[in-house]
Amino acid sequence: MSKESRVGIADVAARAGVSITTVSHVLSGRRPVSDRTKAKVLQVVDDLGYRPDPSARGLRTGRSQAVALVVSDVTNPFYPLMAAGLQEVLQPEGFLISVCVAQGTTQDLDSVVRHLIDRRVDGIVMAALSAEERHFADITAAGASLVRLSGDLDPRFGDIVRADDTGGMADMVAHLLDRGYRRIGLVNGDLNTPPGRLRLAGYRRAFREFGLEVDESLVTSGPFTRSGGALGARALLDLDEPPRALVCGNDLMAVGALDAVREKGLSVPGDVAVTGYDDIEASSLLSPGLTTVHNPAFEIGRACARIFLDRLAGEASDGGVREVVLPQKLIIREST
Amino acid sequence: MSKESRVGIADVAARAGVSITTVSHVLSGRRPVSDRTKAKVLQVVDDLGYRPDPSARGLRTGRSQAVALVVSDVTNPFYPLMAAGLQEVLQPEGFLISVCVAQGTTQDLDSVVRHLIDRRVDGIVMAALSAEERHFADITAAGASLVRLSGDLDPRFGDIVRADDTGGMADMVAHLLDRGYRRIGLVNGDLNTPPGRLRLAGYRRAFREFGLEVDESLVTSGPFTRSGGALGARALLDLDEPPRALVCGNDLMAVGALDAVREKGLSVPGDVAVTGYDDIEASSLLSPGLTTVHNPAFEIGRACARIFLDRLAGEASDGGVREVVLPQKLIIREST
DNA sequence: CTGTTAGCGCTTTCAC
DNA sequence: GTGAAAGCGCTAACAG
Repeated sequence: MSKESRVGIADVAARAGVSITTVSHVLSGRRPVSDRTKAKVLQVVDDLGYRPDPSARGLRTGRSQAVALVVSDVTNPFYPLMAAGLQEVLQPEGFLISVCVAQGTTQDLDSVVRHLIDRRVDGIVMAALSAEERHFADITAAGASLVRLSGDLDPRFGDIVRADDTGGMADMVAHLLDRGYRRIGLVNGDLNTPPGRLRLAGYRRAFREFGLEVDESLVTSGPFTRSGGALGARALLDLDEPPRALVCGNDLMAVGALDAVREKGLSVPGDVAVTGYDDIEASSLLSPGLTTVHNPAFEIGRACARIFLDRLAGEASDGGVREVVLPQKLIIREST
Repeated sequence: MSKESRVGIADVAARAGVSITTVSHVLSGRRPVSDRTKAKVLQVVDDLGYRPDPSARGLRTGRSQAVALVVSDVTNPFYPLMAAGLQEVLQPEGFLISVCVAQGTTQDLDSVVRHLIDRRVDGIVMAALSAEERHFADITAAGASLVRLSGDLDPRFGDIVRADDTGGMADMVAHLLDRGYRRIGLVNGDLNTPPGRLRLAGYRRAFREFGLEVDESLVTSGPFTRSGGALGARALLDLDEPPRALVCGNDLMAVGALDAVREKGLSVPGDVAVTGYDDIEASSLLSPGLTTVHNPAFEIGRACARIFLDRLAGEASDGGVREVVLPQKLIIREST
């Protein structure tokens, strides 16, 4: 049923009439090989269906040809998409992509990170909220490449790939300003988080670019949850002169805002426009469909992958770290 | 910054004053070791923080201590949850869990499966829709354990872990019958798929258990999509004597059914009750919240994990294959 | 441009 | 109950 045993590099060498070394170098390209020999070897590799054993290679090189994506929130559909982006780029290069879940506590994350380091993964995308500096330091100290999805650039803590939250939110608010809205409330999430801060900055930026002042009484913030959104929205709708549009920190908050609007007997977008952020699946399933900003999860995954490839190629590269910022896309549906 | 080199089995052996062999056996338990020696070794292992190198072990044993979950639809939140279940059980045992995406074509799946086999993963949970018998056969032939999430039991194709779709749907319909509904329409998905068939069977079973006849004119089926649901719902609502409840094949179809009900100017659940299936995130975010059936994704993951553990322990176990069927849970919200 | 050879860190006969 | 030693399949000095 299966092949007799398994074809190894020695089989290829024998059949191609060259040494094992040569086969190895044809495959790795780490030293020049005559075109004729190279062609012959590749031919045999193909005929025999030879694929190098990752364990053996790993044992020799100390690398595993594997990268991991560490997440804390399994239910966030952002991550699977990102994993798909990683895989699209990395799998053809022979990498295995693992998605590791570190729910809740920092201890979980400790053990996940340790496990990954023990396995000598070549790269880690750290997307777990509970990640701390010591995790970053451990990872880079172990020689693995690290990519984070937010935070400040620090040479000890690897590269960063993130979406342009500020730009995305600015686009959203500009979209409303374009449509003539002026009293635009911000139902923002937690300002202690990077997204909270960056999205607020985008809100301000849009007004500035339109030469308008921000009415600070229309700016609220709270937890990034449905009830957080309802709370913020209620506060704004109860004002003497309520806003005509509610820009929310994320889609969940927008759902809460919709709840609040409905409570007041108002209609969307007739009486008040509502916008979300993230473009979770539900945002297209609600009625009215939620105008929101799409986070380019897939593209972020690909960008992370490319960073890994660069890092692994240019061994011991420059000490510098990079930040890649990807644009976000406005998705206009019926809620505005 | 990092430890000097890395602690290997030889370091442990030296410090414990025993041979490498003994350390290995203490760790694997594959041959008796005196309690005294064992304690000493374990002590040193702990002191030194020794963790065996997976590559070296893999090279020797031909196993990788890794299992993979292969999916085709990245956006389905079911899979990440399942992955979390797998990981909860397998990570403490030292396994790495990889989630592999095989979007679309069968060729993608071919290459993913080949990659996984090349890497000698110990087990694969095949959740990709495009999977065919040849993939199953390749996997088992390569010596990896296979778990599928649906289909018929076949000794060549590994074990099956699945949710009890029939029971779940029967519970759902019984819930409506309990509430006095009698004209209950079924807006089912594709009958060429296992879920389509099983859920239809559940619908019938509930009526049978209540001693009632199924009105075949109230049974429709179509694609498992929002528009499929709208189509089926419209057809039923246009009947001379329309049903008072619409039981849908999945949550997406239920969203379509809600669209259709709204079009007709009817209210939910006042005029007509609507139910979904799967409990996707959106079902709690809609208004009214969707009554649905929750698929125990996490538990399914754990069940798969346990199967792997069994298979890997009892080497060359009985030729028999197992089917594990897990109960589903009715989630009652506002739509009924 | 090509080949010989010494291990990478572990498991597992085989021997005591 | 314990050890010595032979590799697993590959890469990378080191030599031509």
